[in-house]
Amino acid sequence: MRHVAHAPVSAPRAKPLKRPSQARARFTVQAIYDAFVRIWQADGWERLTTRAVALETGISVGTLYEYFPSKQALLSGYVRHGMDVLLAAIEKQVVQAKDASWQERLHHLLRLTLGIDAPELPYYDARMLALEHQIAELKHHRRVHDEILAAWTTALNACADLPHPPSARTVQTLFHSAFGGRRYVLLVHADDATARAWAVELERQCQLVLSVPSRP
Amino acid sequence: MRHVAHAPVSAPRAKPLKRPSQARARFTVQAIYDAFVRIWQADGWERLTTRAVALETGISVGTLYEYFPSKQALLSGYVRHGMDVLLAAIEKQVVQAKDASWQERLHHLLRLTLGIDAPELPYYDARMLALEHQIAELKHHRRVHDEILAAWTTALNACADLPHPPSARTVQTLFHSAFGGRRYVLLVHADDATARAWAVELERQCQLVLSVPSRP
Amino acid sequence: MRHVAHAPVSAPRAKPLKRPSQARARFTVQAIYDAFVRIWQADGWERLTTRAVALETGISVGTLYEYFPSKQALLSGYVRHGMDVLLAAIEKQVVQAKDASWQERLHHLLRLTLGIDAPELPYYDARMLALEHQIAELKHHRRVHDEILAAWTTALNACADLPHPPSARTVQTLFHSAFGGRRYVLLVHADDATARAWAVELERQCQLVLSVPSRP
Amino acid sequence: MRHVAHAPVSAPRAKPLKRPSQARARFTVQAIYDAFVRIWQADGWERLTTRAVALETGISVGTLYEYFPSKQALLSGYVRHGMDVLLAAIEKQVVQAKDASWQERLHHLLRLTLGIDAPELPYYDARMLALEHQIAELKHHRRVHDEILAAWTTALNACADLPHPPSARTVQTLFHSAFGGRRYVLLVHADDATARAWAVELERQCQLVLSVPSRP
DNA sequence: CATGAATGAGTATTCATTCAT
DNA sequence: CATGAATGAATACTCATTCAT
Repeated sequence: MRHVAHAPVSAPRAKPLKRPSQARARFTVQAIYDAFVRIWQADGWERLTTRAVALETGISVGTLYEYFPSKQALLSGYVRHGMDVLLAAIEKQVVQAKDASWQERLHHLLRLTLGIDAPELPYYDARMLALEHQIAELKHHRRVHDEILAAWTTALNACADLPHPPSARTVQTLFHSAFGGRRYVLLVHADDATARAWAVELERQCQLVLSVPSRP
Repeated sequence: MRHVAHAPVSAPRAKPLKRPSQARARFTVQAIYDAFVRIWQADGWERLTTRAVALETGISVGTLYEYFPSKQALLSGYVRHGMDVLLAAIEKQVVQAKDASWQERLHHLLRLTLGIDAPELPYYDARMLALEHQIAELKHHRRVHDEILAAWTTALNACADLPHPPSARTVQTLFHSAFGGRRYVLLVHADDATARAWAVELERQCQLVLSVPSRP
Repeated sequence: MRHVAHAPVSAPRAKPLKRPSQARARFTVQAIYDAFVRIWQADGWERLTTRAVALETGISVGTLYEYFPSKQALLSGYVRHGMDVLLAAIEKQVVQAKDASWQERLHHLLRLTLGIDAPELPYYDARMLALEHQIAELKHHRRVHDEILAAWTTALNACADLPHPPSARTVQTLFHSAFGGRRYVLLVHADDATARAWAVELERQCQLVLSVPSRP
Repeated sequence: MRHVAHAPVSAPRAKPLKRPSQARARFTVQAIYDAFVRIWQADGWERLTTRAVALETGISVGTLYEYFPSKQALLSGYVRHGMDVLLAAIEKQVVQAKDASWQERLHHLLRLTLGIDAPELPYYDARMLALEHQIAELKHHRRVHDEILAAWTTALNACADLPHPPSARTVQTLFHSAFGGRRYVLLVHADDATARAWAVELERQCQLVLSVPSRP
């Protein structure tokens, strides 16, 4: 570990992040996220400094701070962004899927949540894990968790052919196993093969759990 | 500006270290771990600097570096330590348990792995998650993972009354769900109640999976 | 513990830096070199820390690192600077000297190279010796050496009235004697008198060597 | 440049270095010097710490400090040692040389002083240069200088066949050119070839200077 | 007497953040 | 409004030196 720079402890500035109301602003935010990812993939977490992101985006630090009032905000914003992409994908590919059996819906739900073979989730890889742990605010994690759990619940409720509607706790636990397990798998294994084999087995176990009644 | 040794000015030196070399080293390392945890719990990750740990331990930075050649080594050492405690507990309470049904063994395996209601695992809490992400060396994660997985396998193999011996993949996936899920639960929920409810449901699902044959 | 920028607490800021980017940079670098020398002369090598230089310059460490990415770069930069001054002086006072006899040119060449009675070489004194030994990169030494040697060769080649044109090796050896000898003299003797007497004798010897043919 | 450790500024301890009156002590000092050189050659200047020297010698730091009250004393002692070897070699091979012409004596004087092709001077290489600059005390340099200069004077005075006895200043200047030039050559060029070619030319120039009368 | 554990001041370097231009 | 130069607190790590055993 090199010299880890000063991480400011007390809140730096309260100014709310600029609403991307105009098209240009939205465009810039997207460009920032893209630069963010590029640096991340290329140089790893350590080089992901505000200055580097601004430079890579082609704007100045000052401008970056116009959009994100702090580095934390940038991190949160990026995670939010990744989550929004995930939520949209679940809504479209699982909830909206007509004539899909519950097994098929489950399959896609897992595929998306685990980010395996899901090229429509470009930012959603192993590194997200480390990123989230840099976010200090607990509320952020809660919010993200609640939203994805809600998406899972909606998705599984959309399965009319499910023999036994799962309890909220059952869904939550399956989700934790999938989401948390994925994080752990990605931390430990860099290779895709293991991750895929794990996903297959996880799907089997989920099917099994969903095919019996939940505990009352 | 002369080097005045052995004359700490501000350090409280609450625990004078034992002299003899072998026992002393162990004692000091333990003291460092304790200080480590204390700062961690009290001030969070950001304040966990080498200087702070040394000060809290009651030794100087130089001495800390005698035991841990780098901050990374301190982190790895701490994780290792926590894992060793966990492994020992599994061996003793699960593997060595005479006349235990497989359900009972599973129960204790989960209880220990999840660190829920297991006061014998003092260092093993939610924060371990963030800590591990600070460890750069991938090998470290692999090693830890492999050892705990091996312990799980051993523990489940010790269940003579299990109707269908689980495949390696099944065990691994259950383990990932438990270990990773727990991490995620702890990240998201600070309260014990939710964690316990989740643990109960997880145990039910594990029982279910283990009571049917693994996929060939 | 918030980052309060632009609010130096203790730094005197005696010389507010000019704004416009190009001129300012040059100005600041010069200010850094001046501070560098001041500390060097006053406190010696040991106190020549990056922080001290920045403080003395009236800028912050961070700013110093904007101009010099490492301490090594600062050292090299300073040596380079001193050498540039020397090279310019040789070019102007020796090479460009119209109607000068070779003895006169040699005299000024030595005077400048030895830095004796040459107030136009403000940074060029005994301490340069110690400084150069702190520079790790060998290439740096080679480059500096080659440039000054080239200046010597040019200067001596400009002597149309030299009875026997000296061989490259002869010039090189004379240069080494002068440059290296001066360094050694300065290391050993702090007083100017000895240094001057040595310079006079060295000049006599150089004249002698140049007045006979070089070995083929 | 890495973290350069704290170099104590004020004198650490005045205790004079233990006189190697007993055979064992002398032996230990020699062992320390040997270890010193070994580390120096193998790891370079940066790893030449008191701890490393003690370890390599096979003694403890405490014991090292019994023989050398400070690191400075160790450095000075080592340089002294190298110089003593040089002085002894000059005395034996130049001053005591019967029936040697002044050219032969000069040749060996330079050979030894420059440490070129002189395997009897094991410690006397390019690195000595950097070492000497670490010695803060000016008196040390003066003493060393005066002793070697005296040896040169004695050696040249022993040349009965010298056509013109050189003045003290001439000898001193030749010595400075040789000694200082060697230092500079070794700093700039790592290869032996250049150093040898330089030595040949230097010898020619010295012969030339010695073959004419010194300035009155 | 020899040991080597302990000391802690001191160093180079980073980077989130600000605000004058 | 965008810029990017300037800030400076904070951090990991070293190593000469001491002295209790």
